[in-house]
Amino acid sequence: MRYKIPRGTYDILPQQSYKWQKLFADFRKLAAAYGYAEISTPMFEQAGLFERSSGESSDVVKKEMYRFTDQKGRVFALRPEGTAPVARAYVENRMDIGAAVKKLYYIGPMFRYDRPQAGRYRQFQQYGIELIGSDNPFYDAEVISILWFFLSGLGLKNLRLEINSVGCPNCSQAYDKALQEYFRPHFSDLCPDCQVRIEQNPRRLLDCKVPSCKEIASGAPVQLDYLDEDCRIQFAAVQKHLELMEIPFTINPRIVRGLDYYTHTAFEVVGGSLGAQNSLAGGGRYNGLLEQIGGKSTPAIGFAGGFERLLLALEEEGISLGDVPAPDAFAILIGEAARDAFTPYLNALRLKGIFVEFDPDKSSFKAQLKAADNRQARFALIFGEDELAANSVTLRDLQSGEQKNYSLENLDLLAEAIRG
RNA sequence: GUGGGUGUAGUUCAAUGGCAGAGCACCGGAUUGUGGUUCCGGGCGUUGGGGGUUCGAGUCCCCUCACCCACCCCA
Repeated sequence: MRYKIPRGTYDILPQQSYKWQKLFADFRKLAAAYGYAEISTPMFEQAGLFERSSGESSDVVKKEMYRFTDQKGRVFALRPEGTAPVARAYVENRMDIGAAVKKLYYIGPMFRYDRPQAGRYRQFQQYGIELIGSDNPFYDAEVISILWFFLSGLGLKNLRLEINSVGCPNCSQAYDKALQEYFRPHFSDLCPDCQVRIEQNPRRLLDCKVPSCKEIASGAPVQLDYLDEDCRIQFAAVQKHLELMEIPFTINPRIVRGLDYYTHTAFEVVGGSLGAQNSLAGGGRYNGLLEQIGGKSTPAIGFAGGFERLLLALEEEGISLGDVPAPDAFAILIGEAARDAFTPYLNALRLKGIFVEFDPDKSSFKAQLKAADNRQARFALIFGEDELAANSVTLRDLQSGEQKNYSLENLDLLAEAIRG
């Protein structure tokens, strides 16, 4: 019986892992510069947390959650998204005490039982930001800007930021009503899904891909026209701040985030040529969420992005994240006596932070030199009978072919030469 | 969950129902202390898995698994 990796998952092999490390590091660095600190929550939570926060009718809860029961019958779920756990941690750890605003970021795997496709996996890595404790539109723009600068900073050109406001519960109620009034006369022309949506979640009608529905929806009232005074002011302020930051955006009134907890600002960054799964990241304001899960009413905003799609987009645009690091030097040790004698120096160099490779499985000079070339080492460190007798080592530059002897008395000189 | 496509060596791909092959990569060697080029040598791989038809299946049929594309949805 050979075991196989679960569907929709993947191994990150050594040839790839440095790319992930690079992306993680870039994101952490940027987040830190904006004053955000990392938070890490469990990969599973009480299933109810997600059911309540995302909404019972959301696809995530209806069909995509990995639910399981533990030995005592408690019902848990592998986290399908990162915001609800962070909100839970905020409430549970009384993070509302002290500084008014908490700036948090996370990196970690999420899980959704969905049919895999390019850019869509059952376990996928997300990066995300959550800012809890303020509804100042300045922060909406700040959070969006972190996402924007992260992605554009990697060199991506083919990016589009789309923003919208879904308003507060007040204006979305008015809007839903307007939508229902608009669509009801067209009822018989709508697809079966939309006929249900019209009562349950009229805003989803705007998202329908069925051509006939699309055509009807094209004339539907626009949410932005139904914003109340406060929401309008808020949305205008977000735009102003984005303009001050010189971040290009377009207003897309059709952005309807999939999870129920969003209010006011909603946004999405889409990548150019990714095929159907082209959403690189999405987020928005969720002023109602914390209260919904048992905390005080607290405004918050955040986003989440997927690393897999980011990697796809980078590849698509031909952007390299660098190469697997090559050894600084490759030790070529000829004969057992030389090999034994050089072992302490091998360690000493490594402890100085120099990347020195050695292959004990190869014995002949030629094979070892070939290996050094193969690994693209900059230098070969040759140590055989002659060097053993002279208590020195031969440093060979593998590009120029130049060779020079270095005494083993003073390893610093050698180290310096290798470092260049 | 629905529809379609594809699965052969590490990889990219061949093989009218008739002996499973090639390029690249990889390993070894070309008188034993000088690599990259060149030359020589090295491949029985559960043809994704299981069943069926057939004298004979990588090839035809069924099931299954995985990936890809689209839908749904989203990261």
